[in-house]
Order: sequence, then structure tokens, then C-alpha cells
Amino acid sequence: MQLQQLAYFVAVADARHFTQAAERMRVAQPSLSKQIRALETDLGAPLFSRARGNVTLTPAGEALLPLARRMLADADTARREVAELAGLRKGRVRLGATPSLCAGLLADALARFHHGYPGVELLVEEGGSRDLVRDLARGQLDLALIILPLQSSDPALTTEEILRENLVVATRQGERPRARMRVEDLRGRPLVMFRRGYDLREATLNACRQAGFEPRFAVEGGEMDAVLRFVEAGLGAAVVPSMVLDGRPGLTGTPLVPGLSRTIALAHRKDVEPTRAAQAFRTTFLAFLTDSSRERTLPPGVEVLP
Amino acid sequence: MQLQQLAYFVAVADARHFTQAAERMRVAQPSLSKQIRALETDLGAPLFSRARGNVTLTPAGEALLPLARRMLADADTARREVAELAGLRKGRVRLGATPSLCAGLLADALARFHHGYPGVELLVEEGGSRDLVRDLARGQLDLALIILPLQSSDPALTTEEILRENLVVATRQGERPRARMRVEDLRGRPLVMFRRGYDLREATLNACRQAGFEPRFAVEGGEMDAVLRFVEAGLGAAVVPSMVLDGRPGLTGTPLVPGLSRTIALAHRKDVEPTRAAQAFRTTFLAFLTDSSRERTLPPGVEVLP
DNA sequence: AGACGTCATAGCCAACAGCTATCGGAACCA
DNA sequence: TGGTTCCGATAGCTGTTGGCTATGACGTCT
Repeated sequence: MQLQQLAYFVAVADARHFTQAAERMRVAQPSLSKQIRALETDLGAPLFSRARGNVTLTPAGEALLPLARRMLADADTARREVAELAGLRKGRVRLGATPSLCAGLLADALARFHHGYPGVELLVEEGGSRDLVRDLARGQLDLALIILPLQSSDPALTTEEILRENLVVATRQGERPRARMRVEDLRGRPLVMFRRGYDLREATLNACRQAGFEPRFAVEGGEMDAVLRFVEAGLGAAVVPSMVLDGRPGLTGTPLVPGLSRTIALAHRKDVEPTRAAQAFRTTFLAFLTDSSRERTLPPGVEVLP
Repeated sequence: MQLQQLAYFVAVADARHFTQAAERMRVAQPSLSKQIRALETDLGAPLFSRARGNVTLTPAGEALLPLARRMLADADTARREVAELAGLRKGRVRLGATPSLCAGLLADALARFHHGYPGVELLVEEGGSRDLVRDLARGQLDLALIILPLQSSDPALTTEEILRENLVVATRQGERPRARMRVEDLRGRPLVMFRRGYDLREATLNACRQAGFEPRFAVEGGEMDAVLRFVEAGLGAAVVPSMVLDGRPGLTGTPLVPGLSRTIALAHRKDVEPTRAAQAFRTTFLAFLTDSSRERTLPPGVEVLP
């Protein structure tokens, strides 16, 4: 007997319908059927009478139902009580993140954390790595997702590499598509450039200079969303993390050869232990990444580091 | 969160000791440690403070303990209530079995069934297949473990092949041991023979006759235990299932080539549905066999059929 | 210092929960 | 009667995981 089997059992008892119950539990119908069957053989008695389109509880099922409900309720209570004592009932996580992450996978991760710890306040600051590092040091942030390597000489941070994201050239959809490009191909071509302070600005400029030319700007100064809209409007190309193109049908991302990528790390102050809420966020976030990686639901061009 | 993890948690809380708790739960210590750790990360808080030789509950653990106990108690109650409704609280199973099985693995199987269904009365009848089949037909048995093929022409039985057991030649320990024997080697050699009615008597006689000779008897007429004692006493050899030699240091079993084996089947009347208790016995027994097979705890010379 | 006791870690394997694809049979409808 | 639809069961595959053994780390006691 397992709690999950009981949850499935209650779902079927409520829905009087295997397929609908499976949908509600977010699993495939055969998986649920199999678990119910396992529970039945474990208990040694059928729990449902499966008349066509009319699933009903057997007496054994009737006897089990209230106990199953109570066990599940107890499990929920236990979860809450422990969370309360662990200081995760209330609390606050102040998280810094780069714009590309905010636009990309952060939303789902935050949703997951909020679902797990609904009482914890979530504050997100969007900014370049330099600003985030400064705010971490000032104690204005608990955690930050930053770009490595750090420019600042401040070694008072612990960093943990967690992601690698590929940079691609974003162009307007339909503009003579290519399989891939070299940085060299950007020479003379008008670029839409981020405002000062963005890591991507430095990255792009460095790449061009290393290729031996100074890039030409069609427009500069925007935030992430503005830059993408300018590209959509045909003002020019931009170098961006491929993940921000997810869900932007008007834009095409062309990979660069040799590949250009950035390493994203989770950083916090070395001198103070992160709050329990911050630790919980870190755990949830890492779990979210590995899960997404496993389920192939990560945006393209993002790779989870071991 | 899983019920088993909670059971492990309660065990550790009671014992204040991981290793002892693991013993009590009949698992290896690392397995238990891993489950406790999984529970802790699942709940987001440590449950034990692991001071050397002084394991104590954290506040979170204290909060969880009563709820865990209640969930486990509910699970137990649910099991009992369902069993009661399924008619397994009381009831009776009348089981027939051949002497070799009774002497061999049946004891452990019965213990397991009794543990699972303590309210069910267990009656065992030991006898040859012919007698068992007759008693099944008369309604004096619910289930029987018999030797296939059936001699009787009564087709009113459902049989399910479950085991194959090897026959070996039992001789006194120390008597010029051989790696293997042919049936032919029994010619002229005094045999200890079972009484009429034993399947083994027929099997032995048939094998000898097929090899072209009539066996010589040193003594005949005993039950299983007596036959084995006669062999131990040096009266002669006997053909027996290798499993009955398990735990008889005074006897050696020599395999026959070509191999001689018997198929054991579980039989019940075709015309009446077995009682719920009998069905439960069947399930438990089959599970016992596959478990034993997996854990390599079957007596030698016995093979579980798929 | 060394032996012991105790929990954690590492690495391996079998079992299983999950999936997709498909079947079988009841109900419904023309 | 013969599709068609719906719904649960079945089959076969895969990734995850609970279990094991062996070993490590580290305190305690002789």
C-alpha cells in the first residue's frame, strides 16, 4: 500500500471514471489502472466494480475510502507542519537573475517553488551580472543567477555552475535563413545592441573585436524585450541566448560557429549561511532543472551542468 | 513521502539508532539511511540530529512523528477492514500436499500465509496425488499440490503447473560418492521403497522398468521420514525429490542422468469457484515461490515454472 | 595507537512506475 | 446489422529507484 496508490484510488472514487481520474492526476490512464490493480491485489480484494461507464465502489472500497482520505490529509498536514518548523512557512527569497533567464525558464521554476512553498515571498531583481553581484554583496539579494566568469574582483561569493546557454544571432523571420554563421559575418551588418550593463553587450562586443572588427549599431540601449522587438521590426540582428527566442515565432536564431556560450551560476555570499528559504529555493531550482532536462522541456540551447 | 519511509522514520525514532532500526525493519542500514534522507529532502527539513551514538529528533521530526504513527495505524486498519469485508478475516483453507512438499518448502509458505491472514484456519492433508485428487473431488479439500500428469481420468479439476522438482538417489553419507548415476546403476541394488500410494513408488518402479529391470527392495512400506531414516541406517538407496534432503546431513543425493523430474501443480475443482481464502492462499503461495526463487532460498533441485 | 561502532557514500542490479500503442467489448446510432 | 465511439485492460519498453555489498569517515573506548 502506498500513499500514491491511495491518492489514485480517491481520485477514481471521486470521478467514478478511470480516464478522468488519470487526467486529474496527470498520468496516463494505464498507469493509474495498474496502480489501482496493484492496490487491489495488495489488499486482497477488488475496490471497484467496473461496470461499463459506471464505476462504483465495492464494500471494500467503501471501507477504504475514509481511511485513505484521512491518510492523505495527514500527509498534507505533516508536510505543512514540518515546513512551518523549518521556517519555510513564511520567509522571503530575494533572487537576482539576468534578463535572459527571466524571459526564459525562470517563470516555470518560480511557479514550482511558489507551489511548494506558498507562504514564501518571492522578489526578483532583473539585471546584469555586475549589478547582481553588487547587490548580493550589499545584502540586498539572497541568491543570484549570474554569468561566469565574474569581472568583479570580489571573492566573497560562492558560485555553483549550473547551466550553459548557447548564444545565437537573432534575425527577423524570413530574412534569407542560414544554417549557421560566423562572428565575422556580422561585420558591417547593423546590430541591435543592449544598453550598457548587459552582459550580452560585453559578450557581443568582445566577440566582434576578437574577430577583428568593431560592430555597427542600428540602435542601442534597449532592454531584452525591446531589443527583440527591434529585431522583429527589421532594424537589425542581435546576439542573444537562444532560449529567449522560445515562443517568438517572428524571430529566427542562427547558431554561431564556433559556438558561443555562457556559463550561468548560482551565487550567494560566502560569509553568511543562506536562509532556509533560500536553501529551499536552491534545492527546488536544481530539481526543476534536472527534471526539465530529463523531460526534454528545457528551451533549446540550454544545457544543465552536472 | 511514502508510507515505507514513514515506517523507517518511526523505527529510527523509536530505536534512536539507525543500525538497530534497519535490523528491525529487515533491511540493510544504507537502504534505511537513504530512505530517511530522501524523506528529509522531500520535506525540506532534517528530521534527526545525528550526534555520534545519540540520534535525536529535530523539532521537525517531533512534529512528524505523531502524524506518521497515525498514518501507519490507518494503513493497518484499512488492511484489516478490507480483509474482513473480503472474507479473509475468518475462513479456512484445506490444503492437500505431497509428503515431499510438506517436508520441504511448505512450512515457510504456510508461515507466511498465516502471518498475512492470521484468522484463517489452515488444514493440511499429506498424501499421494491419487488420494488428494479424490479428496478434492469429494469437496474435502480446497486446494491440492499434486504431481502431474494425473492418472485419474477425472477432468473436473483445474491444474496449474507451478514447480519442477528433481529426483535424486539418496544414499548414506560416506558411501562411495559419485557425481551422478544412471537408473541402470540401481539394478540389483537394494532399494528402500515407499508404501503403495506414493507417487514416488510409481515413479521409481516405472523408471527401473523402462531401464529394463525389476528393482530389488531391501524394505518397503514406509512414509517419507521412515524411508529416509532407513537409508541413513544403511538399508539401501531410495529415489526421492532432492528437496527433502535439505537439512539431512546424514544423506547424500546423487543426480540421475538423464534427469528425472516431476511437475507439481496446484489443483482445485473446476465446478466451484475457490473460496476467497483459498484464492488468497494461492496468491500468497505463488508470491512466496517467486520471491524464494529470486532470493535463491529455494531448496536445491526445485525450479519455479513461469 | 588501534579496535570498534556508527552513519554516510559509491556503485551495481532488479523491480517497477511511467509511457505509447493497441485490444476487446459495451453502448450508441443510423 | 454494421459502423463508431468510448473506456478500461493488456503488452512491451524505458528510466528511476529501492535494495544490496563494500568501503569510507569519524568519533569513542580500551
